[in-house]
Amino acid sequence: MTRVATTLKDVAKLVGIHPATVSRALNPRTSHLVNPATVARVRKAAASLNYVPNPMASGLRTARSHTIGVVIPDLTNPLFPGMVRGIQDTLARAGYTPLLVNTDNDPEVEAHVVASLRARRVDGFILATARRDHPFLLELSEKFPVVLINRVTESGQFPSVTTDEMHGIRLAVDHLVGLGHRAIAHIGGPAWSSTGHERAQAFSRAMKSHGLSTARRMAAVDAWSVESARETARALLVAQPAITAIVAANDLLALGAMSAGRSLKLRCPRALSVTGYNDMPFMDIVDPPLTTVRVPQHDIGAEAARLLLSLLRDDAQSPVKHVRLTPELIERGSTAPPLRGD
Amino acid sequence: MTRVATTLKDVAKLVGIHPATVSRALNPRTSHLVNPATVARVRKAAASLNYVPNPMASGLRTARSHTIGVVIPDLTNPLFPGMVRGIQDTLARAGYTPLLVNTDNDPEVEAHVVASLRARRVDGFILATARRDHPFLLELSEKFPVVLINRVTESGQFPSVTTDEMHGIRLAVDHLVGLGHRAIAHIGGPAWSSTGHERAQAFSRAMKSHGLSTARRMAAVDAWSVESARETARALLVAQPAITAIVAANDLLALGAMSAGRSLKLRCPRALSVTGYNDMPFMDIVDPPLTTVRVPQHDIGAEAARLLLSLLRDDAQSPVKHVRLTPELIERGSTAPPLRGD
DNA sequence: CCGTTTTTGGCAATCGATTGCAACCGGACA
DNA sequence: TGTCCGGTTGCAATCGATTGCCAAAAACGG
Repeated sequence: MTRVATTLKDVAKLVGIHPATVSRALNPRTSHLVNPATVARVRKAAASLNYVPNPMASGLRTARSHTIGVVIPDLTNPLFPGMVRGIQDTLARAGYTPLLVNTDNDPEVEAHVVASLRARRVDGFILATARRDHPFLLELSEKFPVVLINRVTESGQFPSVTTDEMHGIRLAVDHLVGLGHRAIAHIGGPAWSSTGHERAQAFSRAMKSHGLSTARRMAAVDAWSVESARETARALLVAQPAITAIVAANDLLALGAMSAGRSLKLRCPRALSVTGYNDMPFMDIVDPPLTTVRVPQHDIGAEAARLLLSLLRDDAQSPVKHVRLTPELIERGSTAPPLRGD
Repeated sequence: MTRVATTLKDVAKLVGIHPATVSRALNPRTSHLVNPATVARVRKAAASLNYVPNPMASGLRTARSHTIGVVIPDLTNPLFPGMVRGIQDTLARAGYTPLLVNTDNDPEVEAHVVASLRARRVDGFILATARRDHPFLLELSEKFPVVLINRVTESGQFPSVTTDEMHGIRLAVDHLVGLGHRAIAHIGGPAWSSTGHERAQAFSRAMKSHGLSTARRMAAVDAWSVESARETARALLVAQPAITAIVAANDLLALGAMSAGRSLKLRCPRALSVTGYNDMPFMDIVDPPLTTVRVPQHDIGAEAARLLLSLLRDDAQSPVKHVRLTPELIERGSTAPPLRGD
């Protein structure tokens, strides 16, 4: 425990030069200021001493922690680990480390964890917790580079990486219509969430383009949960027995809808077809395997990280960038032609 | 962008005292050295200025980053997010931040990410990647507090938090025997993993205690994956058609076993009962719902964090502590009495 | 061969908080 | 009245890396 780690000074002593020169030699951005031969000697000495720069020291001096706050609702929601991996992998390659926090979808918790990330002096934020109308996001984005993923705000004034909801929902509707369904319902996500909102809009447009009615066939849940969807779907199916198919705003809601159908003796897919959204892990082995819209989770995270890194690089306010990735339909067992043509 | 954040000096100026005194006043460990009245004034001033200490500065001085390296195989494996949440929640309350990395079960990647965590000057490690015989763990644990979760090493010389595998597997075996099964097989985990090893051992002991044979009824996979289990289980079922039940070493392997059974026209649970281990999310909605041994994921993480924090506190080498949590059996639809009594 | 430009590298200040040491204060005690 | 003491607070060094500024050295031009 005499000496914990070797420092710049140790390397300098070994090479016989000043620590400042070592610093310059080791930093790619400044190494052109020092004689290539010296750089080589420094590199060798640093390697031989196992020198690793102390990020707290450099961070103190440069006021950059090389750390990114990543705020997600809940890591145990299988939608997010893939995105987090995408973020981690991309940030790591650029020398940044993500600091991960959960909010449990509670705005108060969110305010708290964001504050603690600021206390940690993160250099930027990736947020998966945007609400359509977000309280402190504006203030945050004035002080830090911010990228939203998955969800966005109403105003669209922040850089974001999302999927093309319109396209995804259209794929699901087209698929069901192609199977012969006409009476198709939508179980929408919470109204405060952009994904819920946009998918509902996308649903009614897609239906309209097929000349189909959505009257009394659209409902929204309070929370992205199986239970919430079960109740909502049950009420809808009871009120509208003609419904033969449900487009759910995400996989959890689809599971809830299937469960509601089961409780009403509507077996899926014979009596009721259901589609999900996201294609979370294991959706291929539930009963029945879920037809769903797959979003490229890893890519969303990776794109978001790239976007944030570019914001970090050119401080210049380039125009706000929105990246939209394209989802694809995964056809499985939860959809089939309706029992009787309508 | 004139002034990024307020510092100790700002607070000191406002109160009219020396920064050192402010530091002492704000630090609970040293505030007894300062006049209570002064402490109060300092607190008020700090609050009014929104003062937040700079962790890089204090970290530089104290050589502690208040940061913990958390090394897991793969965040997208649903077993881990729960543990990570447990770790995060507990560490956060103590003012520590986890730095999360994945290894994809690759020892080389692990060496690399551990090195990068050391570069970040983490104060300790929580590792979910132990192999029975682990290369650099000893060296690491000499320099840092280390706690293992989920898996342990052969030698058992490192603090750890695990579940009682013996008990968990016994629950599964007892359950199947109680249903009337006699020809019970085991699909074991990879041999390099302590969980795989211990569960296999537990299985043969539990069977023995019932007076049942395990001869030619135990196999092990190469990797914790559905595919690997599918092949292994299929071979086993073909070679030993008398088998009526399978105890899998984890849920993924159980899913693989069920899939293998299906491909051999052995419907689960009528012709083949299967149990899993871990009770990952969604195991209640797969087809059929999986009977499995639930491990308290959040608690494992929380216990590990607590254990590490206590190691961080008393540097004194207290005896190596092993925490064992008790799993419970969750009975669902994948197990039933055998078709014909054996 | 001398004056000038360009390289190269040293010096020292700086980032913000912590902490050993010393100084100061008022009061107690002899 | 002088000494001592405990309680407070200030001073200054320190952690390790970065960087503006300047000086020495080298290269260059005429």
